[in-house]
Amino acid sequence: MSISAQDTGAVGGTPEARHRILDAGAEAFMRRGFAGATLDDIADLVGATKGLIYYHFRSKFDVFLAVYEEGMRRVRDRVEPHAAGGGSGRERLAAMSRAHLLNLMTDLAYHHVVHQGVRAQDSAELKIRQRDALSALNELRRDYERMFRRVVAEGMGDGSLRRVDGSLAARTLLSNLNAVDMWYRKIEGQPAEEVAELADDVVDLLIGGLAAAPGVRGAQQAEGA
Amino acid sequence: MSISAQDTGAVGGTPEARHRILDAGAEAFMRRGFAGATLDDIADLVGATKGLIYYHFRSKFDVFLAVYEEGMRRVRDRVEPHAAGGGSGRERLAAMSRAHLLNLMTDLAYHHVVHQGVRAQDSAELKIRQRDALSALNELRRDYERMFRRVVAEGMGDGSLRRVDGSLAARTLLSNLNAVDMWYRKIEGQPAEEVAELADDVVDLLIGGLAAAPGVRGAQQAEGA
DNA sequence: GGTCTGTCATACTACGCAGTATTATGTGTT
DNA sequence: AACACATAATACTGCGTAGTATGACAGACC
Repeated sequence: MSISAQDTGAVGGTPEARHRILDAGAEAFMRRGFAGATLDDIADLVGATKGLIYYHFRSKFDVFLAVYEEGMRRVRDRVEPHAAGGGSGRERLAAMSRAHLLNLMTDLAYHHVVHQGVRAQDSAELKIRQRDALSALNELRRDYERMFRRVVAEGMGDGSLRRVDGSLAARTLLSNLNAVDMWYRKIEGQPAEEVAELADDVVDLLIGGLAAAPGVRGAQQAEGA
Repeated sequence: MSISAQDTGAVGGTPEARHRILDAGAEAFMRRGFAGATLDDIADLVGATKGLIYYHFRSKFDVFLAVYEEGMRRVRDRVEPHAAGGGSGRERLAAMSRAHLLNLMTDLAYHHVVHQGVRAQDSAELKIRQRDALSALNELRRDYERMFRRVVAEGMGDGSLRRVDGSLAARTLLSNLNAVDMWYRKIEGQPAEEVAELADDVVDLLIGGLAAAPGVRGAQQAEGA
């Protein structure tokens, strides 16, 4: 066995092929959903046949899990550093949100799969082994969400964020960030700078709010016309 | 034929049975997704067999479309009145958002199906007849979104909303409202009052923002600690 | 009380797709 | 050149499920 062992539970084989399968799987699962996507779909995207996939993975669900894990790993690696950085809670939260959005826009397909995985929790009647693996990943996801909740709390502590229900605020923020995958679509050849600007605008809307008046609860009426 | 003809393109039959199928379909499609849900699942939820469903609908996809349409009809009926009401753009937008959320929380399953329908646009290889029907409904959906965009624009005009990209703001707001279906779950016997309060809090967060400082773009730093 | 029509259940078919078994094709080693 | 092993393609099976064909049963109306 001469291949590098940086894989995460695969049978073996060239890690490069495995990686191509993950990309194809993410794309297929995003387009058709887990139940709708076919192993032949994935194989076609790779430019190979089912034989390749079943050499590297034990089942369709295992491909899904691997994509989920990879997607989760990427977003965590990109967002986590901003949680511990300097600045107020609000600033760190904005940086994290920005990184989360950039990750979403970059790895859109992986993001979709993670999103599906979070929802799927019970849904299908899974084998015990599969259920365990999924809930393990969902635990990772929950850690990720806790990180946001922590920074929100710190922001309320240092006065940079409004004092509202912290759990609700974190949950709302995060699901709002994720909601961007509903309308955002990759545009071929779009400059990275433009994408970053879009991310900034969204973060600004979510944290800064849409209202013109100070975002104080219950504020009514601004000047008319 | 003695039944009232208030149905929307069905074969015939008692409208009450049709209605029960829609409820069951919404529930099943929410839980398993369109591809994952089985006609037997739906039939079980109704307490009947496939025979009933195929008497009232021509295909699984037709059930989906009918649920989509019903869901779209409900949310529109509940939100539209607030668009034309009095008050500033911000106030009307908040009222619309609140109504949208209340609808989501009340008819959670229908909301999920509409959500799925919006995504599905291309995804599966649909027959032409199905594709046409779906895009017709998606056109309804687009009208609904345009209504939000209009009120956003009016709010910017009367000074009650920040002057940002109106299209982005409306799209973000709406997908954020929809994102609530990610974490909200019905609690049996929860007082309607409590649900309404939750909706208010979310609307307040989305429109008012999370930041403590006035929601002015680029505002930096609040007092430390 | 017969028959007609609307409403649903039962039993069956067709087919797509996950998973498996087997075979083919390199690539290095001696 | 012969073997061993990794990597993949091909061909096949079994099962679940959408859709269909037909039968059962009730109420209305004469």
